[in-house]
Amino acid sequence: MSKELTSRATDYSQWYNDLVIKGELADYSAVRGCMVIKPYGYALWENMRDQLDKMFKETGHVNAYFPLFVPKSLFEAEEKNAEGFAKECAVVTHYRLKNDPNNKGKLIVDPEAKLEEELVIRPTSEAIIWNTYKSWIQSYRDLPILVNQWANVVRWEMRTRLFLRTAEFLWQEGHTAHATKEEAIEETKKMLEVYATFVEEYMAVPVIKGVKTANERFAGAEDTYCIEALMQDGKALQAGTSHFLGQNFAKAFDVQFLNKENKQEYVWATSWGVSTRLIGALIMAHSDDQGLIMPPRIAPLQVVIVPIYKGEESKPVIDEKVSTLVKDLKALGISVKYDNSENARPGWKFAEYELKGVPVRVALGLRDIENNVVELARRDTKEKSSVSIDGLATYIKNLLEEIQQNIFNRALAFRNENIREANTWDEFVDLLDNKAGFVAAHWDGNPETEEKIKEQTKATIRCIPLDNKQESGKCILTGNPSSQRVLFARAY
RNA sequence: CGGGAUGUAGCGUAGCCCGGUUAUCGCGCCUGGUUUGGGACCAGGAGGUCGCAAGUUCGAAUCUUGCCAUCCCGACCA
Repeated sequence: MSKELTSRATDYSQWYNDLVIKGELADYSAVRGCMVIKPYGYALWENMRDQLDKMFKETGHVNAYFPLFVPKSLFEAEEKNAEGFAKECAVVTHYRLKNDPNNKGKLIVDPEAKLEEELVIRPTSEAIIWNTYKSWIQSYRDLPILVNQWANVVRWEMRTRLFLRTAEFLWQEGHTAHATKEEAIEETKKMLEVYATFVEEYMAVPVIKGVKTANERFAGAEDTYCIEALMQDGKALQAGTSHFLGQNFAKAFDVQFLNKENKQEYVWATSWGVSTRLIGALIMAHSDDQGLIMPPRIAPLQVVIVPIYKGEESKPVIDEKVSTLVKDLKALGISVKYDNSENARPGWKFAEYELKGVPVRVALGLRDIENNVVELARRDTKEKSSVSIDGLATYIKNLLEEIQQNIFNRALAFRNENIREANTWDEFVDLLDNKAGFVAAHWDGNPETEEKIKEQTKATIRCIPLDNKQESGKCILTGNPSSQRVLFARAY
């Protein structure tokens, strides 16, 4: 029919695009590399955002908002950070358009309106924020500063993909300032935990917590902690990062404070972020050839009710039964939609809500009402069952939790099955080519070795897992001694 | 940004090689009616700058050039 999906086996990338577009999460826009997030997709983002925001606030953070524009002189202050992002910055050079004298009805950039100093559209906000923090911080009593902002950023990527890599994306970025190194590191790790908890418990996507190697580190960071997830095609996806920035930004922006001993010290910093990319992770971790599968806890819609009408006289009977159910579900905090639109028949609706990944579908007609039951279909397993109307709302509430657990367990089993150890180079290459997933292998700790492995296999070190088991071995490429395995994978 | 492919109505397409009436078909959309337990049926109807811009030609969806967009593969990246 009209919404035929490409199967994962046929073309994984096309399948992903089909889900995003036909599932009405987002669409391409008139702007290169930028997407329109549609209401269904935005509702998902709102649920994710609201939960994260709550978790940030529970850990003592507050929200603020900083400008979209960063004066070039500020942007270049922290050299490594500026260098890291320089190649993908959009830059504002003028502030006015005027009528084109040679082409009626068209506009041109007014050459008279050139800015004294170019404005970089933020690819990340460390620069503008640390420039601001300078005026906020004088004493140790002003610390810590625990600020988060929800914002859009722009990174002029060469090759974009819906949600996974768009030129403009939505995210949150936390920027904290601390009096001591220990406190900053603790904050970095704490936020990594918040991300891991959110992604696993709400998005039902299992993650590996780890630390990045120097090559993969955020530009300007001393250490980058990350959570890595595994997609169904065996590729890894970085789902969130938390950076310990040391005193790099404090020094670049001269942010010092007077400590208890009346001595000037540079402030210690962290930054951490997750973006709309998480939606890409969600899609690729759970969905199937019939469409999206939304984890109940953040699903834009948790329950859909489809009436099976038989003749005009059945409508008021069914509608009345449903209105009670809707009220019961809402009382339990469950989002529900009664789709009694008459322009689509039940079969069409079933397929549509499966495509959109609504966790639970309730169908009922006169036949069911006579028997005091409904037909309940769960999206994760596609199982259908007949369930009593008595206590149905509570039953569904429990079922939603069961679905949440089930899709997490399923993704966890898949992830665990796809972490394999390689002890030789041939084994390593064979696993990457034929099995995908993570490969745990010894590495000598040398960035050049890492680079060579990347050149030869396209696999990168996703992370060195936290609490990694220490075992001596030999680097798969060089044979040099190694004290632990690291996780390699091909990644998005 | 380099290599490859594609672009015809909201979606999927035929026509293009070999230029020539009113651009094909299906889905969707609108109106009316009958329907409704896995993507309904009948009747009538609307919808097109053939990606955009030049060029060749009496005439361009069709030939030429440039540009744009999307997808795949690379490089880069969250």
